Amino acid sequence: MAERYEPRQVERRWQEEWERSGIYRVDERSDAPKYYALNMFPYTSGDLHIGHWYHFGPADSHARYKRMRGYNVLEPIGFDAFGLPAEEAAINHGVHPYVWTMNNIRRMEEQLRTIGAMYDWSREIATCAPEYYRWNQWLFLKFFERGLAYRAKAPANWCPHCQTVLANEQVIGGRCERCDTLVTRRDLEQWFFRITAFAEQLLDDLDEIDWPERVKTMQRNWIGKSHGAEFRLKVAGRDDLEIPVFTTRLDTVFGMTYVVLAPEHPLVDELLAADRVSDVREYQEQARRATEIERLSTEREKTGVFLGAEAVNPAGGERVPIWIADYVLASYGTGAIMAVPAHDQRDFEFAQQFGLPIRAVIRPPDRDAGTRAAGGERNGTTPAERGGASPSTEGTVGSEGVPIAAYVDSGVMVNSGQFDGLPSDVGMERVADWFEALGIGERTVNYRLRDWLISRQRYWGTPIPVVYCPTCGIVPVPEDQLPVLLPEDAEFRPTGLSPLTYYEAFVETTCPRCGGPGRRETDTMDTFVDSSWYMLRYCNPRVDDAPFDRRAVEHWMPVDQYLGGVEHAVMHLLYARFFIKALHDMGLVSFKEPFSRLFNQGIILGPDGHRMSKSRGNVVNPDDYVQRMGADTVRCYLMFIAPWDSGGPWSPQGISGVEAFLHRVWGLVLDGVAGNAPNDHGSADERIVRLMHKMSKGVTEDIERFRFNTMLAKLMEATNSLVRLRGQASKRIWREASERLVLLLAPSAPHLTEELWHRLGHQQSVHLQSWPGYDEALIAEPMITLVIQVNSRVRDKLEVPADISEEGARRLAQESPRVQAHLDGATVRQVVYVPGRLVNIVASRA
RNA sequence: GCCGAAGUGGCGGAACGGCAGACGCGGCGGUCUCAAAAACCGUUGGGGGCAACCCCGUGCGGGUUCGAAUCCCGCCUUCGGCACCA
Repeated sequence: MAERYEPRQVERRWQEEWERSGIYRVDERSDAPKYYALNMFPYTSGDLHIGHWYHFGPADSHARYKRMRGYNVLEPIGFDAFGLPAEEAAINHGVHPYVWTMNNIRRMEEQLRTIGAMYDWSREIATCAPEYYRWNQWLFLKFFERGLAYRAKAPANWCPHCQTVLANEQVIGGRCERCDTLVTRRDLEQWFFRITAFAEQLLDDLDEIDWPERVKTMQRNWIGKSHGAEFRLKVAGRDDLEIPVFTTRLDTVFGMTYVVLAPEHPLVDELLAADRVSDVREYQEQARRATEIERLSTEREKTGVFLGAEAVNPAGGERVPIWIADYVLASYGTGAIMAVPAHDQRDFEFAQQFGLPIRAVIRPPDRDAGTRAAGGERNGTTPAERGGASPSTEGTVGSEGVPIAAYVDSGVMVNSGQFDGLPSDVGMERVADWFEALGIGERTVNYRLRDWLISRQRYWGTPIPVVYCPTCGIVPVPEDQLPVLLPEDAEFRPTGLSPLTYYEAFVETTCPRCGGPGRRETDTMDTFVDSSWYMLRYCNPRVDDAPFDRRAVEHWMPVDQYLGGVEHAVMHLLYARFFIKALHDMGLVSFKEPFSRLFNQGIILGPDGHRMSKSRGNVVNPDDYVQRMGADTVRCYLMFIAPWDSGGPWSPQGISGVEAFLHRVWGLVLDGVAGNAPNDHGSADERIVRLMHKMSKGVTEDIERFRFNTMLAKLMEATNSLVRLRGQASKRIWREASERLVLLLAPSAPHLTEELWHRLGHQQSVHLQSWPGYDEALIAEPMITLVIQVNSRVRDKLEVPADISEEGARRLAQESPRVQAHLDGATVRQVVYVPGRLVNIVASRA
């Protein structure tokens, strides 16, 4: 008997040995094809929790597999090191963010090493290092030069708790993504990145990348492209004014009965009638104060006020009142709409609320006329009938004959002058032609996507490299003066202004252009800027005259396999794509997409099936398990729980099965070698060879597709079979089988297999070996189980030669006594034969 | 409200339209032990039967098919995303 496997010593020893021999150091000069395996880098929270393990363990196994397949694999690691928690620690515990962050990094490095991953530590990065963030500043300047970074005053999402503005993407259902506080709005001068300039490309290029459909859909929805038209409304009695509006339903233009501007719309002041001033001002103030959640709630009754002016409908020449209402967003389209209450649910509700006229100009398509327009072209918002051809489109009318909903589907135009009788889709085009001919409007496209607000009123981030000069205005800091360093001894007070604001030595500077006194920008950048290009930095993190080494980047990029959680589906992944497109435009990179292939792991739940949280008390500490059972056991168990992309609950008992499995492999490989070989081992050898090739095939297919759970099941199954065949095989075959098992398990249990590999007598690391192939011909079983059914119910199973003929199979089936018993006088109507699988005899009485 | 994914033993989960429940946990019985743990062997969807065997069973209701967990239609539930984007 070999001694029991002691993971604690073995794992530590091999981790040190791998470090010493540098087998994971990556060299671009290799002849092997490159493979960039990237994991979303961790935030420096200070503790590597089980969720991190769930991400990094299986991800590393996949990278290791690729390496054994002959790829030159780059699997880097680093830290997303700027962000609010560091500052909170400063405010609450008086620890400087830098100290807090660096301590956390040190601790996490230690914990990460216990995973036993093949990270190339020589490429480690931390985004809070000046050597890193100076390049955020450099990139900002490049963006600024090209008009991709700009400063503007806009109503911004403000989190009262975090005391900072947030990007649109960071507001989830009207609440702060980080702390769940209700977000309010503030008008502030802020810096933006012009991501909208790439909306079309960001949308189109999704077709080029191998990402989960789910994520692509989320991005498509986020970008929210819609086709329509913009046209200008004349204001009655004001030849100097025009109101541009955007619509996707030009076919309903004859149904416009009023116009609505967003409360913040710049034309409000111009249009405001003297006797309406107080009402309108009050409403604007109220709208400004409303939280996002209040404003966005569709449940809420519509509010608004009349401006005291009228617009002219270019379609009918009719005068319609102009209102302001907060259901119209200043930031979408033109911030103003033509309201068609008969055919838009929101306008309908508003019209009901304020007694405005409702005029139907679209009739549901006539089912008999054969002009079935496609129903539900836009995302219908009506609670009434979906589908224009349904019999009860009159469902838009309540029992008393009072309309209860707008008819929002397409149909046939009515009450629309020369356009009467046209189906919606044709009508839209005709009206667009007409407006274009009149010169009052044109076809346009609008996006839901907003520009990326990157200013943050915080300390622990990258200073925005700009100086405000009383004479020169906004002056970018010249490249050769970068980095603009964060002062080390700032004060941390939660005031809503960046701590940098109070730091005179930082703020007061000279204008780089005129040399006069200037003031530095005190806002810092959103930390998503850091993670938008870190994959480029990894390619050569020591380069000090550019953000990235172009030659190294052209070698490694794009990332072949990106792994991480689905929570970054829109934010990080969209921003990173935007960065690459911007860099591509500048000629700095040759590719257009950063991540060729994406896969999202699921989340690991507590033993109670709920999300782990301190308040629930269901948090699993990986370090405890690593201490007791070893990293390999933890890694394998995490892979075994469930399909990787679905995640699932951690089971304290469940892990023992995996632990036992690894110990079984240990005993099998070490004791089995010495097993005696009796004279007649031919049939055992044959079975083992078949078993091994079958296992290789299954394991290869599974690991390729991240099906780690079934991969391990197959390894367990094969191990169990080998245990049963122990001592029956020839020495040569047994050794081959042992080695193959070790190799196939190597990516999943890197320490155990390394130890076994060496004990089997090898000098070189198991992780430098090739992935074992398999021979399809050797997998074929000589005998198969033929299932015999009568009327689709299994009645017998026969062991037959695999190459049995159809006639042979049919005959055997019919001859089976069990089958005979079930046929018993019935007439055979049909016999279905599935080669190598089953015979189904269909029979009936009379 | 809209879009998407998923519902399978006591539990986690397997199953190219062809033996439902692989693999593992847990349970039960046994070997070893003074005993326990560990390890090992057997068994384990439900019901009926002494047995050979038989019946039922993949959220619910229909359909297609010789055959459906798998495909189609309609519900229900859960989870994710979006939610006044004109």
